[in-house]
Amino acid sequence: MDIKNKEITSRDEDFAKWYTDVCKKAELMDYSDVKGFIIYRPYGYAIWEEIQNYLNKEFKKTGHENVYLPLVINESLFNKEKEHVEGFAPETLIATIGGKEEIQDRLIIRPTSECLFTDHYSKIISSYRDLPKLYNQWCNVVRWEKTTRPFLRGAEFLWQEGHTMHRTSDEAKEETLKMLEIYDRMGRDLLAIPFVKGRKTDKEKFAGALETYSIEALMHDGKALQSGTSHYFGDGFSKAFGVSFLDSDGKIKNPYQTSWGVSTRLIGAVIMVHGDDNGLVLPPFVAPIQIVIVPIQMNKEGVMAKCNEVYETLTNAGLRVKLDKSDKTPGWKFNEYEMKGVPLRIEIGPKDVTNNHLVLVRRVDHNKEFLDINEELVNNIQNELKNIHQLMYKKALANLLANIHEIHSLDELKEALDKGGYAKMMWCGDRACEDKIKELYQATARCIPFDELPFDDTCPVCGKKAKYVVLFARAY
RNA sequence: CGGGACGUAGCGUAGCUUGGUAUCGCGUCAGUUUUGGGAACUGAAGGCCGCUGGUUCAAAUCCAGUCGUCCCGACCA
Repeated sequence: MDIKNKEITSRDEDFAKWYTDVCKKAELMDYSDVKGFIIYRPYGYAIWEEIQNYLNKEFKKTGHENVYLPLVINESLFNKEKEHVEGFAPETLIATIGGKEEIQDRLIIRPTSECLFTDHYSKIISSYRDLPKLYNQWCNVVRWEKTTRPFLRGAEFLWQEGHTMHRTSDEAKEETLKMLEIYDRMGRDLLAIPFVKGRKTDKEKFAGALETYSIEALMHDGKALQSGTSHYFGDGFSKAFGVSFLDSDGKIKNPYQTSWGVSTRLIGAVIMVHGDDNGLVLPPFVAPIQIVIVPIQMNKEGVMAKCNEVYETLTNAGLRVKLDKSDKTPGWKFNEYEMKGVPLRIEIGPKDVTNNHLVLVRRVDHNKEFLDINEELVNNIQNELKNIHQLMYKKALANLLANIHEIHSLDELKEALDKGGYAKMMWCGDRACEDKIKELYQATARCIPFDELPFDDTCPVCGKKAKYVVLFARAY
């Protein structure tokens, strides 16, 4: 059965082209008139909504509250934390005219909201009894990026940013890692993406943070994608913005702060981790449509009735189902929903009506089977979705593990990077060695992964004593 | 922001060298017949050729600028 999609460039031919083909043909997004600003079409936005649903539950379970802060920040407020400003200044969009008058204190369209949150916290925190403050907001942010790609890097993107304040540094550090853990679980349970968790090097840290942790994913083309970050700020912002509280010992102290976020970039990760030459392949639990029902010869006796019956049964069980009643041919529909990555397809035709069964086809591997239409149907389908999720996760994990190359010399480093994937190496900790790798091979330190044992004594770049295991990769 | 490629109907394209308002396929709409891997026939709609300006009697075509997309770098979630 040749099922090669005719409209999508193959991944091996041109991965970048394949990516944008999928984004557009699967109707996830469209370009707008302004560079870097995309239209999230319903099917793409629905994926984001599933991510939101998952995370909102997790955030609330862990005591976080959703809030909404303004889109704009006074430039004078923004300028209060020096490192932060220097980090973001090159990519801010600034509003300078209101109505017809020039704005004196110019308005920065938020690239992130640390300033606003911290400033707000300075007004509402005065006692240790006010702590911790665990806020999250879902919003858009704007960064004036020079090169943009759908979902991966836009001038505007959607995300959530958690901002929390804590009584002690230990508590704040714990929060930072706790949220990283939630992101990691989201990868495992929702997106079927295995992440590498780790700490960022100083060079790669967030502007103003003491520690940055990240989840890193490996794309099909061997490039890495930073998929989420969690930052520990210490009390730097607190001090700069005058946030203080009276502790139980009667002393005035500055609280310790964290922030953490994931963005619509995750949609890009899902596309590039799981997709194939026929288009998108969506993990069942983020898929806006989990099951599509394609009627065959729908005007034949009993076909539509059976389709409707199955549709009702599955929908009532809480599954996201689409019954495509359009008069397109079955073949067209097969291709269409494959391109859109719908995990399961049900075919029901006259023969199936006679036998009271249906044809079930998995997107991920085209595995085809017959299923009886009986009281076990919902269970069987739900199990199949779980199976698909496991299958996709295992596949992605195998690809990740197969592409972490332990290297011991610069030559091996180059070889590993050219092959694609992560080069795992020992590192002295000097910025100079990072810079050199960047210059020689266009690769950056993705993270210092957790729980790794040293396997060499020296840094392959400079030959000095090695301190850390670090992963280098070419990244998006 | 540096180097390169491109921009003609929703999508993919021909025409550009040698100026005379546009070709073809897919898709769209109406109707009929169809339907187990991208249906067939008949009829129809849809474009001031990315945008702005210049040259010219006349610009998709020549010139300049600008915007956008993609690729390779620098920067970043």
